[in-house]
Amino acid sequence: MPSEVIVYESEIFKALAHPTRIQILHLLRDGERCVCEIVPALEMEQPNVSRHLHVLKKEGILSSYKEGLRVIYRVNDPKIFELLDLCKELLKNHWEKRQKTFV
Amino acid sequence: MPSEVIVYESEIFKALAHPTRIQILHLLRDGERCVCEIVPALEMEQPNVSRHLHVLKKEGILSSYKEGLRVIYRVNDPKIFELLDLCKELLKNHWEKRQKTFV
DNA sequence: ATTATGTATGCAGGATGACGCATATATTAT
DNA sequence: ATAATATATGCGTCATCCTGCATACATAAT
Repeated sequence: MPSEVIVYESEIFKALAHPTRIQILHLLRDGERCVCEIVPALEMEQPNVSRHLHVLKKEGILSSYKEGLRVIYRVNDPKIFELLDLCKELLKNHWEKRQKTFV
Repeated sequence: MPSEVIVYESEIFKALAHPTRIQILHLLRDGERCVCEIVPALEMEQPNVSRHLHVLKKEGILSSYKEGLRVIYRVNDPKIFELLDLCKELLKNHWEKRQKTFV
């Protein structure tokens, strides 16, 4: 029986466990964006994007507000970018080690 | 079409997206452990634990070696713990903000 | 060779996730 | 009220994940 915190952690990671959702976070890195900007940037169908946004919002990673017809999404805590960056560093280390091993 | 790095990142997150696997990482935090130590600590069936270990190993997060009958697993890069810690901080921030909002 | 021990894997079930398509909802403009 | 626009949701389908059970595999002991 894992502690509750561990379950919540796993849910955060689950929310990040899709390329499209990571792309969305990168798009929101320099500020909030409305769905109508996110959809064309991802070259993906609008309902699909809407669901991915919902997943991130449900986990408290994003929040949104309406402005006329548009819905604008933004990142709640910039620390999420540290998480993404750290993950990339991890991959870099791993990749460099592999290179050393196989070359 | 997400970049390859983003796909790899999402795969790391997917590997972390299960409470049991996070528990395993915590167990390995102060050093390597054999499966026969991990199984009772998790109170979970051995084949199931074995598969979760496999997921983490496949993503390059763990590696293993044999010692007689036993298989010993260890974390490849301690940076993975920074990732877990950062995630917990994120949760903490989020939770504190909720408290402020709802109280 | 046989037996015992530790670990991994095959298979089947149910659960969950992602996507495409159509459509509902909300807001604005006419 | 009607039409147009932006976003969200319902539904069906296919794929993937998680688990339990049985069993295979590897190593060591007798």
